[in-house]
Amino acid sequence: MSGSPRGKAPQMAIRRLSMYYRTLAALQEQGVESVSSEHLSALTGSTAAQVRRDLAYFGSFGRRGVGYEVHSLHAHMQDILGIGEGWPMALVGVGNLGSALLAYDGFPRQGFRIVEAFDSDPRRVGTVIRDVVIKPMDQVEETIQGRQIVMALLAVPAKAAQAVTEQLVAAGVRCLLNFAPVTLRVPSHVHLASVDLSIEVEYLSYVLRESVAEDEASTGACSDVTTVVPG
Amino acid sequence: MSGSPRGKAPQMAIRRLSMYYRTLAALQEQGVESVSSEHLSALTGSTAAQVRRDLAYFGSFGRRGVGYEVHSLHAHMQDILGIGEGWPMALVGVGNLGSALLAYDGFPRQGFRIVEAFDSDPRRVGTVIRDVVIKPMDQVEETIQGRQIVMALLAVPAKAAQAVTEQLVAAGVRCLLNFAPVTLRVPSHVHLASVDLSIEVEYLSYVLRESVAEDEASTGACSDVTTVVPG
DNA sequence: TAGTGCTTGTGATATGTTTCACGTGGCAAT
DNA sequence: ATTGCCACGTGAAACATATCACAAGCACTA
Repeated sequence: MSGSPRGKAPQMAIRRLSMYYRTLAALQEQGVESVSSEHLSALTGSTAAQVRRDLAYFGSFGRRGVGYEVHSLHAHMQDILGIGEGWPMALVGVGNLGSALLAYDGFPRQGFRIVEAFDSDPRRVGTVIRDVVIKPMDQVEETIQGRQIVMALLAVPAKAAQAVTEQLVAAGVRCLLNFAPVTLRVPSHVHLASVDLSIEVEYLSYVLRESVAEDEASTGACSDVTTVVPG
Repeated sequence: MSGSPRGKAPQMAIRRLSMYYRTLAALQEQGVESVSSEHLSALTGSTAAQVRRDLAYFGSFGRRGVGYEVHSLHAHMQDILGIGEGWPMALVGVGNLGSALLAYDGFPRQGFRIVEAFDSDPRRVGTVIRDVVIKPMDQVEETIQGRQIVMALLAVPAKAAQAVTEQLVAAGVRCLLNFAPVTLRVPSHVHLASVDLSIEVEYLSYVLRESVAEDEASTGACSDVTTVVPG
C-alpha cells in the first residue's frame, strides 16, 4: 500500500527521509505548496541529486518540470516511515534522562507517545509524570504484552541495560532505542538504534583536535580561512 | 605526537574507536591484560577485520601472534580521540533535556565537563545544578570567550536553535552537539554533531513497519524465523 | 501543434567503506 | 634451531553509497 520499493534503500537514506518529512511539515505550516529537490536540499543540507535519489527508492512523487507537491509528499513520507501507525512506546528507566524523555514534546508531536514507564527504584514507582504512572520492573512483561507495545526506550544505567533488554525482548518488544553507553545484544528479529552521547562527544573531540592541529600547522595570520556557510 | 595517520579514517571508524575505547576501559577494570581483534569485535559488535582496519588507520598497536595490550591500546585511543585534553563544555538550554545533560555522569566519567550553562528563561537563571550556575543568554559571548570554551551542547527549542548557534559561533565555539530537531547551518570551520530523537524513532518505525509487513506475508506458523543472536 | 524552459527520475560513473585472504612477525615448545 | 601455531597488518576484491549528467515529461505560450 506504500509505493514501490525499487531496490533497497540505504539506512542513511531512510534517516534523511525523516529530515525531509520534518522539513515538509514546516513548509506546509508556512503555506508553501510546491517544492523542488533543489529547495528541499538547501533546507536539509543534502544535495538536490541526493534528495531525488532518496525519494526514488520509494516511488516517484514529483512532476517533471514542476517539483513536488508539499502536502502529498509529506503524506507519502508519513506513510513510508510508518508514522501515523502511532506506535505506543514504553520507557524503562526514569532517571534524569528518562524523565526528560517523558517530558519531551517532540515525540507526541511526531505521533509517538510514551504510554508506559518503568523503574526499579521503589521511590520512583507510583509517581506520575505527564499522565504516565511509573510501574515497577516486575510488571514489564505483563504490561507490555497486555498493551501490545512493540517499541521501547531504554534509559537505564549501563550495567543494567543488557538484562533489561532481555526482559523487554522476552515481553515481545520489537524495537529498542538505547541510551545507555553499551553494546547491546539482541535477537535478529529485534531492531536496535542507539543514542550514545559519549560517542558523539568523543567524535567531536577527535575532529576538534584534528582541526586545532591543522591551525597550528599554519600559525600566524587568519589567512584565507573560509567563513562561508556550506551548501 | 599521536601516531601515524596513514590515509584518512572514515567517520564511522572514529565512532567505532569510541566504542573500543569504552570496551578497553571495561576490560582494564576487569583486570584483563591482553585482547585480540576477535575478542574486541565480539564485545563491540564489529568484525575482527574491521577492528584491525579501524586501528590500522592510526598506527599499529598490536603484536602479531599475540594481540593487543589492553592498557597500552586504551591509552592510544585516549590520545587519538583527544580525551585527556578534557575540553570544558558549555550547555545552552536548561530545560528537561538540558538538566538531564547537566546531571549526566557519563560526561565527567569520560573526562568531559559542563562548566557553564545558559538559559533565556529568567526563572531558571541563577539556579544551580551540579555546581553550575545558570547564566542569562547575554553573557554567552563574554563567558565563552573568557573561559576559552570551544565545545557546546545545544538543548534549546528548535525555533531558537539557529540563532543560538550563531551566537555561539560568534563567541568562538568550534564544536557543537545539537539536540534540537533542525538542520543547523554552521561555518565550515565549526564542527557539528547531532542527536536527533525524531530521526531515531522514525527510523525504528520504518524498519518495524517493514518487518511487520514481512511477518504478515508469511502469516500462520512461526516457520523458520531465526532467533539466534548475531555475531 | 510545435517550441521553450524547467525539474524530475535514472543509467552510468566515481567515490568510499567493508570484507577477504594471506604475508609477516612473534611466541612456545620440542 | 627448528617447527607449529597464532593473530596482526594490509593489498586487493567486493560491495555500498553518492554524484554526475542527461533523456523524459510536464506546463505554458504562441
